[in-house]
Amino acid sequence: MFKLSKKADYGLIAVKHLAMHREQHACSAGEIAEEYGISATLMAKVLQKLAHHSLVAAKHGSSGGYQLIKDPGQISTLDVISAIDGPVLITSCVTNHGNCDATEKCSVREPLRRVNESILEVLGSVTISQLSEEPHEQALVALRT
Amino acid sequence: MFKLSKKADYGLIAVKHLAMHREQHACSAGEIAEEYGISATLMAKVLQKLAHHSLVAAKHGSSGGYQLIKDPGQISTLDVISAIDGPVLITSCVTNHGNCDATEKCSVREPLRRVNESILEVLGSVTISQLSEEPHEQALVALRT
DNA sequence: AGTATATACGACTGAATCGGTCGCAGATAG
DNA sequence: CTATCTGCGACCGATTCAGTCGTATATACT
Repeated sequence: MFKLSKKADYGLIAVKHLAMHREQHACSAGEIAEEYGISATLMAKVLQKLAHHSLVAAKHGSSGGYQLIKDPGQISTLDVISAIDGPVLITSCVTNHGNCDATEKCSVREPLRRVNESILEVLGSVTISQLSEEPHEQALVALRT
Repeated sequence: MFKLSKKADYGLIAVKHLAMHREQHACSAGEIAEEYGISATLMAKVLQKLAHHSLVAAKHGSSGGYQLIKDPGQISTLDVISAIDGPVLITSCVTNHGNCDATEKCSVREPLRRVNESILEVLGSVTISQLSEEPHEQALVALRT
């Protein structure tokens, strides 16, 4: 397949929620989870990963929760996705050491890597603050032949 | 994660191989598989899917094999990938009926759908014949703010 | 101090998916 | 009529994923 995981999905939801409630109180994982009908423990896990990658700050204790560290305009969807799911690699052979590299006939790798970079560029260009904007009818990218 | 499956990978390899040997004899699944060190039965399975989506033509019997139907410049990587792995959907909630749609608070769907379309555009713009070209140092897409 | 409420972290489980194999049927060239 | 090839579906093992649970720890409020 080619879809992002549910956890990354939840991560985007959480970050967007935090962006909307920025500068207010810190939002707890349970608070966010309840609003979107997601398990509280699972949401906590997702937020922990985001905190571990310094996207959000965790505040312990009563009336604690999570808060955005960076500006919503400075956080890209790629940041969130890669924080939760790890690096985005379209080519599956990067992890297989020596297998694909051994067969040098496989000339499909390099062009795919370029496609991968294009996708990274798309994901990296969409910020969290843009997730709240009005949907433009135009496409997000223009293809360069 | 966010990578394409090995089968889609093999599919791209196979289509590229067929593109290079176009107008020659039909290539059997075993022939292609052996060249790249892939299981013959698995490659056959991949090619069957491609044939089912009218990307390649299957020729039965002795000295049979597969041949490209369309021009390599008319086949996009998206065609191959979606033929094997199904439609490319970045949002996992499209398949979950009623779950995400019920909670209308989830305002992250629509922007993600636009990102998805951008990715589709990237994949759809890269043709099989372009897989053989020289790697350009420039990116494949220009971001439009 | 003590309690309620949060996060932090890791182990665990059940389900789904994926990569890959096998066997058999049908078509075709020689 | 036989060898070779596709077509198809069932099948299996491994991996990954979504989600849960238990426990430790930090903080606010009383």
